[in-house]
Amino acid sequence: MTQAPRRKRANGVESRQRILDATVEIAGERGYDGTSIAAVSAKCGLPASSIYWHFKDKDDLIAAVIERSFETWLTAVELPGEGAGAPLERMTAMAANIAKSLVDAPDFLRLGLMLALERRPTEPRGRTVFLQVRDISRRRIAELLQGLFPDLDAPDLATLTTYTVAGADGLFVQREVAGDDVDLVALFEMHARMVYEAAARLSRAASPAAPCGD
Amino acid sequence: MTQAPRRKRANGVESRQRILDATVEIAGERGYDGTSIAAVSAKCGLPASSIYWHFKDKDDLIAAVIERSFETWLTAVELPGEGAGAPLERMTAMAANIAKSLVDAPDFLRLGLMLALERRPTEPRGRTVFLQVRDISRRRIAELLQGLFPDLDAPDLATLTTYTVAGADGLFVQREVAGDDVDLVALFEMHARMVYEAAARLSRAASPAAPCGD
Amino acid sequence: MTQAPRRKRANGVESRQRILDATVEIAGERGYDGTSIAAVSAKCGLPASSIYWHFKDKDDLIAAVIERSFETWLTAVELPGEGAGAPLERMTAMAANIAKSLVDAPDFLRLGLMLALERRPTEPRGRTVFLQVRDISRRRIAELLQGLFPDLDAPDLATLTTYTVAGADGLFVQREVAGDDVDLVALFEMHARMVYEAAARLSRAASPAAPCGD
Amino acid sequence: MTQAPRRKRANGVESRQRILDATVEIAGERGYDGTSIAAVSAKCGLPASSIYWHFKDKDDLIAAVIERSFETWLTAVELPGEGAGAPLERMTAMAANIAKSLVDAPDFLRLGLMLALERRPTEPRGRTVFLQVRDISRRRIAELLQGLFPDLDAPDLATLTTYTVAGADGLFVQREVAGDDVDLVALFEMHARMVYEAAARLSRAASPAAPCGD
DNA sequence: TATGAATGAGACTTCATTCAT
DNA sequence: AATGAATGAAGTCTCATTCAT
Repeated sequence: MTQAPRRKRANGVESRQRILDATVEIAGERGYDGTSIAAVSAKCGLPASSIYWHFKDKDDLIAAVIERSFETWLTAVELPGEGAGAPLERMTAMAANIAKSLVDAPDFLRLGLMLALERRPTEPRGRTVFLQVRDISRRRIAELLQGLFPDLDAPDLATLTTYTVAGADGLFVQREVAGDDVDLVALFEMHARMVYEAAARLSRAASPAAPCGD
Repeated sequence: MTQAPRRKRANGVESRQRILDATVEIAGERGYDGTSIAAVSAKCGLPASSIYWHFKDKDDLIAAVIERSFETWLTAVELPGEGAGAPLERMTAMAANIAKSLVDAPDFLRLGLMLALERRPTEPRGRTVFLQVRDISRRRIAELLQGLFPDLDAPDLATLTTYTVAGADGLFVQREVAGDDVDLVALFEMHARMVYEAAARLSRAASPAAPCGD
Repeated sequence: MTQAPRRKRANGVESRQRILDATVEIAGERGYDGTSIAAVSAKCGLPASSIYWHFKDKDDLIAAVIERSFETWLTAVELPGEGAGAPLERMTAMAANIAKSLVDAPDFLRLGLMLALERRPTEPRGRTVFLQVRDISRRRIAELLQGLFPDLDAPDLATLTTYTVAGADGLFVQREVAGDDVDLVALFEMHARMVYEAAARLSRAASPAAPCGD
Repeated sequence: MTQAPRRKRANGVESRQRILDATVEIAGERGYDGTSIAAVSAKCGLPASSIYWHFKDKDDLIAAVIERSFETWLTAVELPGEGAGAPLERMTAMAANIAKSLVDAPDFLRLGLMLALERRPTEPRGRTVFLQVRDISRRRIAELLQGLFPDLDAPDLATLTTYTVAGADGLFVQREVAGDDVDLVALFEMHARMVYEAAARLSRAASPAAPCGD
């Protein structure tokens, strides 16, 4: 603090961040194979060999990117208090929140989906990591649904969770393809409502009584 | 067996097919950058230089793959008579049909989605082609919905179509990730039902009357 | 004549010309290695394999180009009666004539010089041919000089001939490099005058007498 | 012998030189297209990929060769004091000097002329560089002539300079083609004399007086 | 007389990675 | 904590040429 550190003095943490920043951007745009160490090096300004000082290999780098992106994304999503309001309102609010975070930082999910779709003989660790963190999200959604609709039986809950996640993924793709024409927030809210109705219906079926209307 | 083909009898059409066959498989598993001409050459048995006789370059090859795959997929999907039955039944039947075709030949959509997600400076022609043929599908879905629910206004129709396509994409991804655990046919049918109900609801809102129940 | 030959009916002679035309142009611009059979094929519209029907191989093709170009160039140059007028006028007239032909069809000499400058282990036949036809020109110049200055002794004649040819080559290069700014005709005329004066001087030295001035 | 260098001690500067050395030799013999990176790699002992560490691409490599060769050549030519002696003697001395340097290191001019003669759609940077450095030489000749013949008017000076350079190029080509039979030094001296006489004549014409004789 | 298709060699270039400093 | 230099493998694509029709 007293000695105003000579900028550019070797700073491991900052270099690591710069590398990761460059990598999300490139990998988020071009996928695993499309991401070359040389391109990352060019974008972050550090020589390729420095990247290997921070990361074991390309696989490791991509995996680290997925990890860090997920954490960033998670904190962006979880800020708002989850507990308040009526069920439907809570669900649409959360959906809107997630939609916003995806619009702001689409690289994470874009890269993740690209990795997820690939089917190569030796699976990149980044893919594994993505599928793991994605499973965390999935579990959280399942818990939420179960909290709101305690009567749902296990298979229905699983199906509904799958459907929820699928809708999110699909709508995200839609926006990536069609661009800003697509109002992701509105679509996510609609998706939340549809899931809500389906859950209510299934719930009703499981525990009888309750007339029409919602 | 009778004809013992004098090895290497030039046959352009068949070679072209063999190249395309090899390419769908590889590109469907590894995406654009992951598809090396050498790998295609190894899989189809023709030397790399022969591939360049049939296709201008890699871009051209991938684009051709998308084109042919779409046509194949389309004929596989469209066979069943579209006209019969009650609206809901027709929709679920179609959904099931599409789901089946995707389970049988997932390469087309997998590759297409990978291409669609990429955002590289110079867009591969394959991506453009995929987005075009995808738009054809989209229009067909819109027409179907409009046929079944003539009261839907334009914005609702557009939103619903987007939602329908998104659900299909998302569920497909889900299955790609989770494997055979996911019953794609059942999920597509469920999706069809949910879209149906939403369409009915929106339709009812547009032209009043009609009580609860379906 | 009666039967207006269906254009495009297989015509060996014409095809050969088309191939040669395409080749002069390309080889004149890019040299031996820079001339690919594919490029020639593209420019003349015939498939590569057809080129091999007319010419044994690339070497043969280039050599044929040199041969034909030289003949064309020679007839263009030799038309005017060589015999008329005073010595100096005859020389400048010829020089101007040659300059004009080089401006009109520079491909021959450009390609020839490129070939001549190369020094590859296995010399292209085109180079040999060029050096041969070039020697014909050289001999003709020597004869001309000897005709005009019979007193020149053999070594002087050789040197003067070399100098004459060198000047022509060099001025041609100059024009190729600087473009139309260079008035090749004027420079060739000047070159002719300088050679003339030098020849006169050397001639005078060999056989004494003859006052100052020309 | 004492230091037995632990093979493969990274040394950028020396490697760069080795690559350039190999390239002049090959490119000077076979031109731009005839120079393959593989051949350079074989001649200099470094793998092809290492060449790309030092040079962006083939174009860059050839351009660097031209630059370095010109500098080398320039220092070889300029050593002798330019100022001494009578005009004609100074000119012939310089000419002889240049001739000697060209006999010793013909690669530079040979490659340069090959590049200069080519006319490809996208001009190699090496060609541009050659034409630039060549223009420096041209200017120097013009200055020399003007210094010796201050009465020459601008157009005459330009023409004479062009003629001087052209003669040098042409004689060089002559020697390249005919081999050691051609005494380049003698021819260059003769060229210098002829240019001198022409300059004197033109100079005399510009500022009258002075009888016949030389 | 011509050509569609094929082919191995080799072109240029980029890749991921390592190593000595 | 970092980097200049090197490297073998692999990338895309073009080469000259052949062959069956």
